[in-house]
Amino acid sequence: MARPCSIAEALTVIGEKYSLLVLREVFLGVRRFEAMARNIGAPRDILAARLKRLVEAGILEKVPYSERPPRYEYRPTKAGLDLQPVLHMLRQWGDRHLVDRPAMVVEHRCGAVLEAVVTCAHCGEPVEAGSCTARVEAPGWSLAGPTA
Amino acid sequence: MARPCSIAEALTVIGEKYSLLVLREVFLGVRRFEAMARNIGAPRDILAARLKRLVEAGILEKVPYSERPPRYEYRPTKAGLDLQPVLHMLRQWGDRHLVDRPAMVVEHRCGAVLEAVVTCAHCGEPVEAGSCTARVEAPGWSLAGPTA
DNA sequence: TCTGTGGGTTTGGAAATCCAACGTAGGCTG
DNA sequence: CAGCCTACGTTGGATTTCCAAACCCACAGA
Repeated sequence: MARPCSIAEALTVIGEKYSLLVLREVFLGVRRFEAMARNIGAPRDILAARLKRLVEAGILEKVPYSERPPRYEYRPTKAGLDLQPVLHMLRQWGDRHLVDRPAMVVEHRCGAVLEAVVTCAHCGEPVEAGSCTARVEAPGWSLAGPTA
Repeated sequence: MARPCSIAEALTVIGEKYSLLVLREVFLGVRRFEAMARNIGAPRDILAARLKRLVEAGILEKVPYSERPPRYEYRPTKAGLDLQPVLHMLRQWGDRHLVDRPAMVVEHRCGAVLEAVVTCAHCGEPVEAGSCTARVEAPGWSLAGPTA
């Protein structure tokens, strides 16, 4: 990892194939192995490996729902729930740029179809391209705007 | 792809190893092959493949900056810029849950260190865990809240 | 006893990734 | 002009990851 960066760190945990789809299923309420395997279409060994990794990383936790035979379901931890915004933005990007008609509609509790916008918690304004500056230790990378 | 879903679609385009790090570099203003290879630490052949894919997908575009020898830089298109929110949320998640001290600080133009929040464009409220409902064609998956 | 379900692990082959070395095309230094 | 450097890839071969199918175990119901 050349540039030290928490995006790179994050991707070592959730960047492997299917990891984010596991999270998608968990957020949709699907928390058991068989159902995930079906809905994701992932090979079972890979799914097992991803679940193990996500549990180790503290993103999911294994909660027993049957004693005998021992059966577990996977629930998001606080850290896991904090990944929902990432999936929201990713889904929205896919809806806008990749598919004709979204296969899934997300509705906010206000009643509207969710149009998610990233805003700055400090000033409340939308975070647009070119409105941020990154300091990498030493100064002065500006995050790309349209023609930068 | 079992469940039709634009998250899955999106991941076929930007889900491969290094793709999002390429985007990170592009947003930081690094747009040439050599510099990307250094900063990302990716094998050169893989980097070439990722750039090709991102250009084909309309996320980056190749712009010549030298005639002879022919040299190109990679710039984000509109679709590419629309991925910035995903990276913002991902970086922030990594900062919060993975690293001790962020290696990079992003400042919003309002002057504050960026604390990004996903909000609903319709009502302006933050989109919290459990505040959305997903309809998948047929009704009724509720997106996970803490104990759901 | 036989069949079915849930939750995996094992196995052998296909595909993707990694790394170092090479090629090419021009520029810079002396 | 020789010799070295930068930029941008491509190639070959070793390694890792992925995948589908089969297998395994524990139980439940008929």
